[in-house]
Amino acid sequence: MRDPLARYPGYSLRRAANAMSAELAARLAALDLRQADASALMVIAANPGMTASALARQLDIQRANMVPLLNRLEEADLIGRSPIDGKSRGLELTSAGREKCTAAQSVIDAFEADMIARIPEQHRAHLLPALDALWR
Amino acid sequence: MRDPLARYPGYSLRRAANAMSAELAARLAALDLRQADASALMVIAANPGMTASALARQLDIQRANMVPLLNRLEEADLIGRSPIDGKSRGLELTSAGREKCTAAQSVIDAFEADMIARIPEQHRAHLLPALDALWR
DNA sequence: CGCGGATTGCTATAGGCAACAACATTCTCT
DNA sequence: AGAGAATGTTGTTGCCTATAGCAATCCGCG
Repeated sequence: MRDPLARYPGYSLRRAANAMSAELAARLAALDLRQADASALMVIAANPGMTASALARQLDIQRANMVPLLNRLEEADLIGRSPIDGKSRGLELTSAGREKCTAAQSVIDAFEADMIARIPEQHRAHLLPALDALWR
Repeated sequence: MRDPLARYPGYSLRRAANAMSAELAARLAALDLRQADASALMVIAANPGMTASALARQLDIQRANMVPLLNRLEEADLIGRSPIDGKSRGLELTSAGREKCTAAQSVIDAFEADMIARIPEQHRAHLLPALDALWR
């Protein structure tokens, strides 16, 4: 079978991202978390009191799409929202949220380590800077 | 704003793939093609007569999800299907499909070139092998 | 001080993509 | 011939994202 797509870095990028995403999603499912949930928890943990809008900007998610995400996290008692002014509310982790977040950290750290281990050593150091150049 | 996600290659991989995917999708939209369509056209062009199942395996798409994709391509008169035996049908490009495919090739080649140009030169050669190690 | 524009949070709706289960038909191999 | 595999298809579900629009609130400039 001829594979005309093999030589395209863009195609490999998509395939690699899909494969890694699927694996991480599977690992996070054990914690009842989606990837977006875990990212949100970690960013909130590092920036307590931030607004939903700021979180959306940070994660490059549309404001509209934060709503179900945050509702889900609040529903699960992982985050709380307290009024900053009339319209904004600050986000913070509950204690359950902090526990869940450290658990997620462990899962993600293990995942990242496994992922990096799969890359031939001479290429490893180049991956992050190359990827960052594509979107930062 | 502290960004605890910055140090994770896996996160960068996801973000980079999303960014590149969005850009390619936008460029292909000018041809009325989705990414999956373009991939399918290129693989069929390189392997005329292949079956839908073989294409699904090649692209790592579930058999079931090939149906709407191929129907769309056939609807647009880009591919044809001719019976191989009682149950299998071989896929081939129509002449419009061949034109569309070469047009897609141009778009993708330009896209890949632009993408690679954004990567600092000392990292470029390492990207493809590193990515391939993650999914091949 | 007040007003206009920007920001915030939210609803509703849609599309792209992929996963899964199930099914009938047909092929292939022993 | 019969068992098991492959093929094409349907229907359903889930996740993620995008867009448009709305009401409430905030803020800076005149």
